[in-house]
Amino acid sequence: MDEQPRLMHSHTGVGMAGHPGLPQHMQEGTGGTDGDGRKQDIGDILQQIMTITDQSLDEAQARKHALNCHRMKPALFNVLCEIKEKTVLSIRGAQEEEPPDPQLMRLDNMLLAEGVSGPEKGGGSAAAAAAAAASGGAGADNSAEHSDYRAKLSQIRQIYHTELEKYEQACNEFTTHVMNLLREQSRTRPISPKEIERMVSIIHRKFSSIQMQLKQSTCEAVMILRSRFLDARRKRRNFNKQATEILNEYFYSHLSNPYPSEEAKEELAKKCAITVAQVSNWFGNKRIRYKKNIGKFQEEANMYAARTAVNAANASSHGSQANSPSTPNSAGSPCTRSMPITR
DNA sequence: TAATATGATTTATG
DNA sequence: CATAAATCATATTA
Repeated sequence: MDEQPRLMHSHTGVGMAGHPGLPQHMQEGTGGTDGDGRKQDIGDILQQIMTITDQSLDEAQARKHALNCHRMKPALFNVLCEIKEKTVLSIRGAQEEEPPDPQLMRLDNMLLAEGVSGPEKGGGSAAAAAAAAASGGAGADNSAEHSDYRAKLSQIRQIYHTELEKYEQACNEFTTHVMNLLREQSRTRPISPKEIERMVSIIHRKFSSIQMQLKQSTCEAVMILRSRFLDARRKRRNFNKQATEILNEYFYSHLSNPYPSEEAKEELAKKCAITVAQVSNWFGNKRIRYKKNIGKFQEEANMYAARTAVNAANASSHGSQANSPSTPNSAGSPCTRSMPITR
């Protein structure tokens, strides 16, 4: 930039022989060397660096080649390997042996059980079927709720699988890369196959820890989904009329002892298309609520009493006392079935 | 929309 | 563990 003027100056200065010295000095001291020279230096350095790099690379390559071709090389290499083998073994003794991580196993099991990591469609439907069974088999109306659950589950599964695949692929890529590198290096420095193996296992461990994180988060997601599903399941659905009638029938015809045996519960459950647990719930609720307010249930009690009475009369045209249900008005105390009631 | 009914869950008890 | 009792959360009704 400002070299040009100075050069011009210098030219003029040189040309003017009558004034030597000052301009000349200025030119050399400041102008020329300062600008031109520095640039030159940088250029030189750069050049040097470049050439050095090139040279060293070439040199290294050459040396490597020379080394590989050296007649002493195999022997030397063997010695190195031997030494290394010993040291490595001593090191190796300390660590090693990885037990299968129980945490990971747990995650795997859960994912498998949840149908996330299992077979594609089979797992999902199996899980759905299990869920349906768990929900009490209260009818076909809960399939709508399940579809939501299933959709989200399959979404999770898809994400999980793609991520897993991605990790797997990255792991394989990286492993092969490292192995190639090591194989290449093993020509100039002693690297035993065991070492490579160890390296690979280290890589795998690293990647599996990442996978574990994925599994963890997937499990979390499934748990959340599941809890929400359970919450949804908690949405109460009244039993159908028939079921309540059957239950009430039993209740009021056993009012003196409204505690169905396990067998009776099973039968009731079957008849009402609900679970035994639901039958238990129902009786638990019924008992406490009946006891709490007998008056409120009076009407109902009479109704069922009448009905069962009619049934009994119809069934057995026996002349003697039909076993009419116990009276509601004496619910707390144990009243015999033979106790006749009217109304 | 408040009140009530009702199935499920939680807590307490023997 | 079965049940009682209290409580929750929703469904149904008025």
